[in-house]
Amino acid sequence: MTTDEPAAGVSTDPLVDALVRNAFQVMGVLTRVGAEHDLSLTQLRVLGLLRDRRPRMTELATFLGLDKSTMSGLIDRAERRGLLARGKSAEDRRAVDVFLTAAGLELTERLYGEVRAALLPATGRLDPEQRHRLTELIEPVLSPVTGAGEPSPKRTPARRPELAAD
Amino acid sequence: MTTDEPAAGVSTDPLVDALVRNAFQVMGVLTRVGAEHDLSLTQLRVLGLLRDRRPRMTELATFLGLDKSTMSGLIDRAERRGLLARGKSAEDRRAVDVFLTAAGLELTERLYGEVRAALLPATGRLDPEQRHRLTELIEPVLSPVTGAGEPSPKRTPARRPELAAD
DNA sequence: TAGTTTGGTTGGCATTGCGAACCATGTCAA
DNA sequence: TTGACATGGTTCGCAATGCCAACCAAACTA
Repeated sequence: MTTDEPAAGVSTDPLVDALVRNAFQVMGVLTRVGAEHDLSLTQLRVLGLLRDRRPRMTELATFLGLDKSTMSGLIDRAERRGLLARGKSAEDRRAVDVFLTAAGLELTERLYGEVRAALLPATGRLDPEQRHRLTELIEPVLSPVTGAGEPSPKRTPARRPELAAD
Repeated sequence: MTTDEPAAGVSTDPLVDALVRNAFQVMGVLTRVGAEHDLSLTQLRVLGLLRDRRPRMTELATFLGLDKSTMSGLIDRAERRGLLARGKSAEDRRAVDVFLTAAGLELTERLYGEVRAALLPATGRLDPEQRHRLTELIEPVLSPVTGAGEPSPKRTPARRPELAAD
């Protein structure tokens, strides 16, 4: 232990620190919950996204910030486990869209519950009033980085807070 | 497609959703910033931890929730790049402790700045007053949740504003 | 002194993720 | 219509993550 203090000249933004720490904490929970079901963080995210969507491979990849080729492998493995399936798009015969199977949906719901439960010890430290205020304060921070409002005029009726967004 | 509507019976906790979305957002930023310097999320975290510590391999592994063997490889690669180094512990000749090199420290500071800058578009949506309240509201949520194990006796008096904490 | 625990490393394996190469389908223009 | 090019996905090869099991060395215990 070199020093104990917050590194002297180090620029330190309390909010940034809190956000980063919180992010790692949440990711830790997600990772653990996922691991209990043999699911990686990314798989978890994919499932969350598919909860109410039926996107194409490329949409998925873009949304997750991954390469198309990465998606192939990811979907391959999940499909092999029967959690989701590939379908042919009617509009574009090149396109492949992905959707949860019944088993996948069921698992996803269970996972969501587990995540909530796992976060409870943390979120439970706030009273309902505080929880509400925190939620509202975070809202504006959630950037629409992906901005592109899905040119697809088909599905996606209203955007919803998903287990995995942005 | 199974259903089209916002998944009827789906339990949806606004705060959990916000936290998870925010976590992914922050991780996205960290990943990107790290990638620009050929650093993985984990590497980034290691650097952040070493900013003001000189832990042993095992401490590091425990803190990050990784296996010792994973740490070996991680440190190997970072050491090969000259960002950190291994030292022999005086107390225990088996132990190996890790610390940043000058280059590593410099890079870490730069990274921190970049992360702050990258988050600015998001955090900047709040006015100083809101930023302050948000920081304070997150604070209580930050604590050993993952562990579920040891109830840290220390109420975390002076939290360490680290780039990576647990 | 033997037996066990603890600290790290190594090797093997699956997953993640990227880039490049490669088909198949779509689009646009001449 | 026919190219020429763009787009959607897959496959292959490669590096990094991360786990587990096996192993060595130093420390602790009886």
